[in-house]
Amino acid sequence: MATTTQLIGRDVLLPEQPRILVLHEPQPLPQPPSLTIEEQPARFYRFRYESEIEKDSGRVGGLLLGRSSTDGNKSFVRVRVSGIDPAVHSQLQLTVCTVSAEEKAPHPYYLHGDHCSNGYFQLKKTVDSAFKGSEWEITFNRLAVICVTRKSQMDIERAMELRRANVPSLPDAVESSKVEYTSRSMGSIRLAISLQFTDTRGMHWWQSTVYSDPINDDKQKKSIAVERLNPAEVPLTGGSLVAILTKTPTTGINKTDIKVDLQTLHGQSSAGSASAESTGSLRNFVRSCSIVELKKHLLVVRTPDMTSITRNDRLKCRLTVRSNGFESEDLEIVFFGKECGNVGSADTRDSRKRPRQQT
Amino acid sequence: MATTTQLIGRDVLLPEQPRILVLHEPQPLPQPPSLTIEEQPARFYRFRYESEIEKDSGRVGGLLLGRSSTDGNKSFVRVRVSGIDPAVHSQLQLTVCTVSAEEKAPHPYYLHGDHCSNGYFQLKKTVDSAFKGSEWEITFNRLAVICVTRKSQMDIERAMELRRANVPSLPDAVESSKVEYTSRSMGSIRLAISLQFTDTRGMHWWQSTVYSDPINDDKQKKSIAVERLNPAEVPLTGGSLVAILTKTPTTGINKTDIKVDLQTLHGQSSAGSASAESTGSLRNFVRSCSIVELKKHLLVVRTPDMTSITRNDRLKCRLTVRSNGFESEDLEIVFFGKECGNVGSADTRDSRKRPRQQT
DNA sequence: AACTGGGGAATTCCCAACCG
DNA sequence: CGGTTGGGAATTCCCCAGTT
Repeated sequence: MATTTQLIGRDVLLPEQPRILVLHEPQPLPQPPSLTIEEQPARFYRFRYESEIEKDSGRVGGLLLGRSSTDGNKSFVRVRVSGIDPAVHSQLQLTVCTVSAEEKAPHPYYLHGDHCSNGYFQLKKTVDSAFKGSEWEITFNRLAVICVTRKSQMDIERAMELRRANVPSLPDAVESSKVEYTSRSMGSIRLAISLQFTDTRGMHWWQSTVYSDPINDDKQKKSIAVERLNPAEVPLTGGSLVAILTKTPTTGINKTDIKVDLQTLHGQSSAGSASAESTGSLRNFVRSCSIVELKKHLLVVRTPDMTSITRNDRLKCRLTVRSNGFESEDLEIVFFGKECGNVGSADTRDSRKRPRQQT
Repeated sequence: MATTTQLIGRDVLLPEQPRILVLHEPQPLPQPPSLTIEEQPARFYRFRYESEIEKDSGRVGGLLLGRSSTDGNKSFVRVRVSGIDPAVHSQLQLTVCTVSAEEKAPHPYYLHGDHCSNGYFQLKKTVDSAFKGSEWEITFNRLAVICVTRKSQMDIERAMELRRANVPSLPDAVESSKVEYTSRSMGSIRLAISLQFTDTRGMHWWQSTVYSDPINDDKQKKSIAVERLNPAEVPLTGGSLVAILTKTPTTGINKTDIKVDLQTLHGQSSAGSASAESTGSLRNFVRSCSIVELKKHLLVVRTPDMTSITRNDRLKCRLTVRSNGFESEDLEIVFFGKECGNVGSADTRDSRKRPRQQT
């Protein structure tokens, strides 16, 4: 999974792919170290506003996690510099800044945290007698990306000014003036990572830039966060309307992209529905609900006929809402037998189809 | 209800209540006209942002209505100048600006619309031979109040600067530097209305300022707008949980301030529930629901036992949500007999505030 | 053909719970 | 205790339906 950037010094003279920039006059090229991204950043990230870190300076903000980070086990973005030769390299320096995910041009969002200043990350490493091995691994475990106000175009442009003024240009950089940022286009960035080294003759070399995979604004993660059901008990015969309240607005989600699935609970204790996560039991989906209505905070579905599923009088199920590749937490719903009444099967507004009037 | 400011010229010399400001050297005082507010502004108003009017200059924004304005019958703020005497007064001028409701000090929100410039309203009237009667009535039928960004204190202060620079000081004005505006304190203003006149000798006179009743930010109008019920049919025996979905967030409303009432429908046709508004039938409230839970867009109530109300098998009711003096539209709910199951009486899940960390 | 009036989306910011 | 995380409140702004 690691993106590698194996740099061969001689390549620099080939017109096809100049991969090393020489800042001083041409010289015999030393063998450069290679730079690889060992762990990519998480796909989604909640960028933090300046107002969220300004309060006290000890504050980093939300940490940028690594892609393999899990709930209980954090990981971070990690890069490795290999092929370090103390006979050739006297000092290494890693520089990181943000670029737009698309164009890879300078981006107004900036890095903040350990080893960051002026919006970019920079860390030196001296290769001396104390240096062991041929590798240098850097873990960005205190790194945050700070976003800027995008209400007005003016704000964005001012932030771009600052970015241009503060952050050094990395090799292969796209000219920032080539890119017009709008409030919409700003939610995806990459880390631009570049290695510099000083050879034993004191010569400085810049290695071409490596780009991380995109980091997308958290808000693009459009899952449906369910809040609760009502009613939570419906007849086995199906046809009941069930309201699923959502915590987050369902904005931007298509009704047709939503699937609501029911899954039987196999002899699960009726105790904790929350802690009974992923017990490893088979997830055999028994039915889907049809989607009746989608509103901002409400999803109305119609239950299917469950009578063929069980002969019991009660059937407890998990209800899961899936959309755009995301999956909600489970809600518990109980189906009961003994058909009776017209419970919950009539809608408020169009109570047209009222099943069986009891007169 | 009209606030009157009958000004007697001689009063000016009494130390208790100097009500006229003389701008030039003292002279025998002409009899001033009086200024009364015939119609107060609406109690609530949605202030408009600059961004909502700048697009095209023909745009006034949301009009400030009069207090007696109704849905189908608009009215506007109206003032009357009485006691105009062509033998004494040669020109009249009305000036209006905004002040804070509390301190009556200059306020950064500003007036916009007909006869407005630089944030204040000003209208002249020549009293010549063409002038009939002794009154001048002014209706502010194209007047809006523009609010300013209050995110940062800086924005507010900048707006105050502008206000001070642009808007003339009215008599009796509180010094604006006396007031510290915060984002919170800005949502209530008054109109400050002042009459100036020129007498037949060309002397200018300023009459003391009249203040309207407060105009409050729309957001302070906290009513609950109901969207729908689920389920809309519940057993007569009561105890069912009913979800009431609200269109507006219930933010700032106290659970204890909410009452949910049920009212029987007397032989109403089952036809249109929407059009059956206010048929004049007695509104005899039969029961209240207890409030179970209040969330942003959701109000959960428990139905009362209705078995004593009717011997019928079905009972159709109106459900109304009351809060802070406001009353929601009605929703229709049906109670049915033949108890069965414990439908809707079980809660799905006690949504934890935060997902528990898995270690 | 505009504008108003509203609904509600998008953006910022605040803050409480939780964690080391 | 201070920081991180998330939830969600508050604020702005966008935009369209309905009117005039």
